[in-house]
Amino acid sequence: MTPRAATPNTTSLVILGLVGRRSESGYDIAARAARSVANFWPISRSQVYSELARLEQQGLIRGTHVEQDRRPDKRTFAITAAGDAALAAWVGSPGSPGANGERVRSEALARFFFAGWMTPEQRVQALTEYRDHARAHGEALQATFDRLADRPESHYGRATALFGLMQARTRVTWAEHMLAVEAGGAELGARESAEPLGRRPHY
Amino acid sequence: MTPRAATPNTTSLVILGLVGRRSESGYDIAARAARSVANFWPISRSQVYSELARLEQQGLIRGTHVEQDRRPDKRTFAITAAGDAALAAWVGSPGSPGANGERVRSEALARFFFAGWMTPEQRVQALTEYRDHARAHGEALQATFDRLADRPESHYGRATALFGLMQARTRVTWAEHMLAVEAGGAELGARESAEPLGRRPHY
DNA sequence: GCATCCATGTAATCTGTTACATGATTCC
DNA sequence: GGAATCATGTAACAGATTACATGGATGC
Repeated sequence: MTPRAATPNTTSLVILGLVGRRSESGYDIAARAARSVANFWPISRSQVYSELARLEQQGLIRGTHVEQDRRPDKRTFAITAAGDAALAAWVGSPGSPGANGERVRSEALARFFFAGWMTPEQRVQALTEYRDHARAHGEALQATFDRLADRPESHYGRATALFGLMQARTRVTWAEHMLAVEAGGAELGARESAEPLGRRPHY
Repeated sequence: MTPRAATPNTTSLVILGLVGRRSESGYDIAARAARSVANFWPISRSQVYSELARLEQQGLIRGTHVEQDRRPDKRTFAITAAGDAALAAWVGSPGSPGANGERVRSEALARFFFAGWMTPEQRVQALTEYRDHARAHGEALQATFDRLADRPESHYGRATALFGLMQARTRVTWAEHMLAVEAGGAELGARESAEPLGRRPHY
């Protein structure tokens, strides 16, 4: 009897994948998750610890106590053969229902949906802040993307960074378009106004 | 002493906003949420009921029993003056920390991050499914966007639909670019390849 | 006769965040 | 001396999903 997968949870599998890429401590995995998958699958530090414990108990990873001096001791985790199989099964699994949908939570958009309650100045402020935030985020991802250029082993990580980068650019474009609409210089969604949409970005 | 807001919750405020737009039953609000805000702030039906109860108890909305024959009775909710003030305060509030960040959860992207565990065929399949899903989603939003063209009162709802539409197009573009990369016809992020990025969409 | 829509809610469970607790070391 | 980094974990709670339960009306 195989050790019962108990409805595999995506967060758990992502952590399994990170361990599969490199054997590290919970602390390091959490830090790496924040630098990489956080853009499409955020994981809090405390959850890393609990999921690591669960994965170990399922036999998908194995922890080793590592003594250090001048630093606190730590436990590093390595993927097992069973873990590797479970990971490959998940990664290569055919489209399970809902697997292609993104679940987005954007407070800024939610608020903007009700922008009829805002004053015109508040709208401009909200859009400007949103655009600046998206721009900063895009620039951070651009840096990541560039940094990974000469690391072929991070090819797919780089591909997901490109994804985030493109999305961030789209957000900037949308916010700028909305600012133009607010200013009376464009019509919603119209493509004939000055560079409203489809602006050619360079990555 | 005002009835203590107890750290306003975004889901709650979104529901308050929906009630503010139109007085409806919990059932109808859930349905409307699924058609409108679900793209950037999904809310499950059962949560609508519990949040409505909470909002009523806070005095931000007021419920009225409505008898119907040939249909089960229902309770419709209307926003109160206090609710309107709370809504305006939230909607027009200056950028609270983290208010501009989106929290995205995409299982497809998470999986693709580990695409090194896939076979080339699996990669193509995953990307194709993802692209088709994004395309269908974009088309649905395009329909919404078009439908709202002559409803000035839904201007900002239409603006958020445009947002979703642009994002969906970007996802399609990314997936197609990745397919080209997989096929060996393009380099990751290169803009000189045949229409990889920055393709001019028409809304 | 069966599925679907209308309509409301509860219960169980899971997921996820934040705060708390501890303690050495290193850098400024 | 004080802040930050390394390192692990627990506990409390908030947020959210799914399944369960009920029942009439309508449409095929």
